[in-house]
Amino acid sequence: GFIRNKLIEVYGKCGSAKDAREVFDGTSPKDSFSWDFMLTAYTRNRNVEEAEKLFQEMPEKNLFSWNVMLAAYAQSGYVLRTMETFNRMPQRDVVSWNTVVTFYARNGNLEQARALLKDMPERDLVSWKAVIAVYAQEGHLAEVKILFDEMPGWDLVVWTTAVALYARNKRIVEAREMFDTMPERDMISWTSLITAYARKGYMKEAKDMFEDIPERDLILWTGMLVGYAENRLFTEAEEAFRRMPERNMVSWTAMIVGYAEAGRLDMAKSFFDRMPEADLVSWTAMVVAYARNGNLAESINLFIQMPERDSVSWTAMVVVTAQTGELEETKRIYDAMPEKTLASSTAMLAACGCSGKINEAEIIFESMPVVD
RNA sequence: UCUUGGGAGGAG
Repeated sequence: GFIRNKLIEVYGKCGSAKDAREVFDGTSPKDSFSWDFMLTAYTRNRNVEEAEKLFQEMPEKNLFSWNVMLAAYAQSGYVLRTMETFNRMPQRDVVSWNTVVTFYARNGNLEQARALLKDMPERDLVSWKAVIAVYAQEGHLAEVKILFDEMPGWDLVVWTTAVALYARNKRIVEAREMFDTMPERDMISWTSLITAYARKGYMKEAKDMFEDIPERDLILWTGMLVGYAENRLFTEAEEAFRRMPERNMVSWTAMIVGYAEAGRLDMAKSFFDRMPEADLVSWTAMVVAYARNGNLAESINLFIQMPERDSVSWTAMVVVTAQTGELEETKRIYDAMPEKTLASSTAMLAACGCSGKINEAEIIFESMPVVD
């Protein structure tokens, strides 16, 4: 009972849905915790298809399970299933509403998200922060300012978002001033500003703060590494990679992407080959690396070889083939997708348009889900 | 019950 559930939970967290499933299958009787742990094990490992299967088999679905499934669809960018699930839920709470308003912000526009924010029957500070975060990540300074003024109160999270937003807009003096005047700071606020500096090319500022900070965790190290790599400072990136106390998938993949974007496919491949184990993200990075460096055949080859595919890898494949003008290939992949995302449909639409296939473009357009 | 929100890796 309790112990077996704990095991499912632990395996799920450690990234092994398979092990969790083994324990789950051997658990009898299963209570609602067993089912929920198994469900989150799948969603945390980005396995939406298996999560969906499990969800359908669940003898009783509580609000928590519905919310988990809703979040899984929303994070995968599945418009239809997200809306359908939200509409079918027997009850909704503030978490369900927040999941949906975040989804709107990511896939619609600011006006829609703001309208929903005002009409939602339940809202809390998270709702505001969720919408703000999406726009801050995209760097929309003017729009976020409106929301900053409208929201009921500021806390550490909002301050941190604001600081990062200014830094991403290269307003580094203001960002630093805000950072210095904010009422409290934690590890995330430090990392947020440092990585924003680094990624905008202010490596001197980033490095100085990095040296000043009392403790450095894996995320901060990786942030610096990404900054170096994005600014093509590979000597420094490699040095950070060696010096960091530990490395995870993110560190390895950051090196792969950094080299690939600089056109150094051989270096990217060598990091991929040396990874202790590759995950979905690193596989996708490598698939895209080949395509963007002119080797579509090998890209498709890897795509077929990869142990699993999710909505991002499918979308990536549609986009890269569309960009190389391989319309037939693009269409094959697009048709094979388990569920279309807005990004994949947009790419497919553009590909048809560019090749003068107006009728086909129209069919795709009509089939595209509308977020409203 | 780390289901939604601020810091690091894949498409957009």
